[in-house]
Amino acid sequence: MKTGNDFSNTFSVAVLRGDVLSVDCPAREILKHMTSRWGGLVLVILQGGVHRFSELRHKIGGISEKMLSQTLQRLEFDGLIKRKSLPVVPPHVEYSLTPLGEEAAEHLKNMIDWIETKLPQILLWRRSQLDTQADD
Amino acid sequence: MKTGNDFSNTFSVAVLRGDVLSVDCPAREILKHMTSRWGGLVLVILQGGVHRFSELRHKIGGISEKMLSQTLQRLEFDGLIKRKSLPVVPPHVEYSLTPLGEEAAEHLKNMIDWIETKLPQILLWRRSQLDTQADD
DNA sequence: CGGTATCCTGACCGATACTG
DNA sequence: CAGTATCGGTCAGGATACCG
Repeated sequence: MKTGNDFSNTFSVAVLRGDVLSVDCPAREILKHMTSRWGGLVLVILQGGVHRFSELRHKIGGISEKMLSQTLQRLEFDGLIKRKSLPVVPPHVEYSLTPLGEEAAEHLKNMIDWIETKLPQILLWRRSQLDTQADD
Repeated sequence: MKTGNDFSNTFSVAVLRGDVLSVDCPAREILKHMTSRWGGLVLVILQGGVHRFSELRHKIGGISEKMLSQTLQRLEFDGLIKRKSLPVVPPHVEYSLTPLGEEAAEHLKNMIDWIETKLPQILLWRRSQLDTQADD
């Protein structure tokens, strides 16, 4: 397996609570996985229930198989999603959220909902700034 | 000004609500800014009140001046933070959250708090997976 | 102090081809 | 169907030097 992932540098010390502001805290890594380009989208979609690989790929506009695979592996490694491979041919693999993943997805969903709601307002603000630039 | 930013492709059409799953929706861009490597951390720190450039730089472990500057500019452009430059010498610049930014920061904070809390559990799970691998 | 400009590297990511 | 392997391009982002 060599797709760019490297789980070897997982912390071995006991940690009571993470601190994202610290350079070396593994919490940064979790945050990175959850907020990576595709990570959040995958989690939010899985809130809708179990999905197969190809279902995820089609729901997420623009994702490549490679990145979907990589994203799923990282989130599985973090314990946020569960992979269930049915021993049939052709292969049938199902992805779902773990309890931990449900919580993670909920946070992401709230944020994404907020963004989608506020988008018009933000776009308006952006334009007004560009216009003001021109006025000066 | 040429630090890698390019705000020119801002959408001009009216949008009632964003859709992060669409390839071309600008909501993806906002999400990207908020969840970029440094964006979320800046927003959460600014929840604690007004900060100067150097204060932010010192609180966030590992950030470079360039990335802090770039991050601040993008978030300002999105209307999430406000930049106030005092006309004194030596320069004094204050960054704070806009009302919109407060909301954004709240979402991020919830998520980061959750991660920091669950970190031990996740780390444990990760290790158990690696151990199981060895057993097989 | 609060930035920019410039250069540069490696990680991210997409395209394609291939496999169990 | 559900991936992996490989290649190559783009771009985020770090280091350094410089400026108002």
